Amino acid sequence: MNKLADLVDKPKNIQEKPSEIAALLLAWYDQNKRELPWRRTNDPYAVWLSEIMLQQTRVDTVIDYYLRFLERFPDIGSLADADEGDVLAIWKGLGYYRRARNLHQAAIVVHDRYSGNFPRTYPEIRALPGIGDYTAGAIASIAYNLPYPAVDGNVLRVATRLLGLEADISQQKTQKQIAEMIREMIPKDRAGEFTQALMELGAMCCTPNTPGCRDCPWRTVCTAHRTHRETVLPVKKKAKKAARFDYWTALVCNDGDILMEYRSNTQLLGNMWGLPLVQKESASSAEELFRRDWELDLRFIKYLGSVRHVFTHQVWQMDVILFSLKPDSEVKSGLAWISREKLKDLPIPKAFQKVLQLMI
DNA sequence: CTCCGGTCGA
DNA sequence: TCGACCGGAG
Repeated sequence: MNKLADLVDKPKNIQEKPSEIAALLLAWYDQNKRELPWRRTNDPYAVWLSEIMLQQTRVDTVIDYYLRFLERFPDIGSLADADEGDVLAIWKGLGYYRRARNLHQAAIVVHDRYSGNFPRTYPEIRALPGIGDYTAGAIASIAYNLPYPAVDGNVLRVATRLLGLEADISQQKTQKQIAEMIREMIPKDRAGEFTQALMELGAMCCTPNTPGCRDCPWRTVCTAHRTHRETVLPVKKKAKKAARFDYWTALVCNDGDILMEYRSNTQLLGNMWGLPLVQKESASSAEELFRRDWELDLRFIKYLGSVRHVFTHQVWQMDVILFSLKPDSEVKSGLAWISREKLKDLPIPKAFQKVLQLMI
């Protein structure tokens, strides 16, 4: 380990020197790791419990639950014998209660199929309920020192920064790529500590918004740091939240005919039939908007209700009003009176079917 | 209020 | 591949 001093001022390429880069991390971990209850043991049951609780949940929150759980259910046998209600009672307040149900179910599987001994191979561990790729890798490496990667959100962030990887981390392809890269870095004799060190680095140093690069063991080898991209990595497809649209929707009836719109092919649901819509504006009434946009002189009869329709990329909130119109009014092109019988023969998308339902 | 995140099932 | 599950943080 005398070599560590040499490494500090020399940029290393990750592909060339994965073991030296791993060594830098482990040396940092030895000095800086937090003392956490689940780090005092390699007992697979305790490691498993901690990893399940740590899914989607902060360390500070988990500590008390973890200790209480182990006190109440000190081993797999006691958990397998418990009533689900008692397991859920201990879990109360921690959230994601399916984790507790799966934990209980898995304990029963371990009890029945493995005579109460937690399985020792990755495929067997991975097959237990509630255990996905990440948790299986974490348990295999931490409890048994097996060289499997455990890639969670922390590790995705640390890895993309180290490599300067611009790929979208929400894609499975990217996650597999990173898992393979991590797998190659795992020191055979310290797999479990390497797993924990990576996550500790992500939690304590390589944080999302203001990473503490000055204190980072990888500051000399990190591509993102060298190129000042710490805060733009990782790249994640922005969960393009659907745009919201609030509409007034006119149901205008005349002798059993309904005023419909044939939608232009340039808009959403084009070349199909719908109802006249106007986008709400707080300064104007529905009547004013329909006069302005559709040249309709409508008279309010009744509010019929609200229809919500979700597309992949937009959400429509349609407040539906029943209107009357002077019997022999002209309607501009694009609008047409459609008899109720003909409605069922026309292409009318679901969003407007829901509106028409309000009339029945 | 919005955003975040492992696993699972649709 | 995407939403539901939940509570905490911003």
